[in-house]
Amino acid sequence: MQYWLMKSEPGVYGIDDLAAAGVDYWDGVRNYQARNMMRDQMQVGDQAFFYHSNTKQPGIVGIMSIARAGYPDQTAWDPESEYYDPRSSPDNPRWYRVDVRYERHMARTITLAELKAHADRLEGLALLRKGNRLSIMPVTPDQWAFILSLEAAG
DNA sequence: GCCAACGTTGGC
DNA sequence: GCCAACGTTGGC
Repeated sequence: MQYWLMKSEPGVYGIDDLAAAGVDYWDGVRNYQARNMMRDQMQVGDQAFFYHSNTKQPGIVGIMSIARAGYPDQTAWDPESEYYDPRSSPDNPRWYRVDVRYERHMARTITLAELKAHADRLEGLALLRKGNRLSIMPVTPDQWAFILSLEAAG
């Protein structure tokens, strides 16, 4: 069982959208590090925090699970898609996606500010590294448990 | 809206 | 292969 944190802008796709869908694609990722994690490492049953980025109160808003391991992101082949990338093809896919299942909302948002306040306890968490722009990142079991304890403590 | 950080592109 | 220019991310 592995743990992850996945960012999305709520104005584009937020936790409520996933709650409504139940299971949905996590597509449009166009970053090689993030792609490699989806393609090579994520497994069905893994758990992930849903993080709202680029919003008034950035933070962790929910929990989802991986419902399908990495497979080619066909939005890259679709000229109509905003994620179109002519360098990707069905024969030689460049980008990957996973399917995620809604598990639950957090009882309250665990804000970035709160996570930063515990930076010593969350050492190594990519989210807290300066200038971090990675949209998908691993979370250690220890970090996962600690963040869940924050939810209960708040 | 600003800007720091950093990934990507493209000229050489 | 280097690196400057440029575009994007994302917090504030």
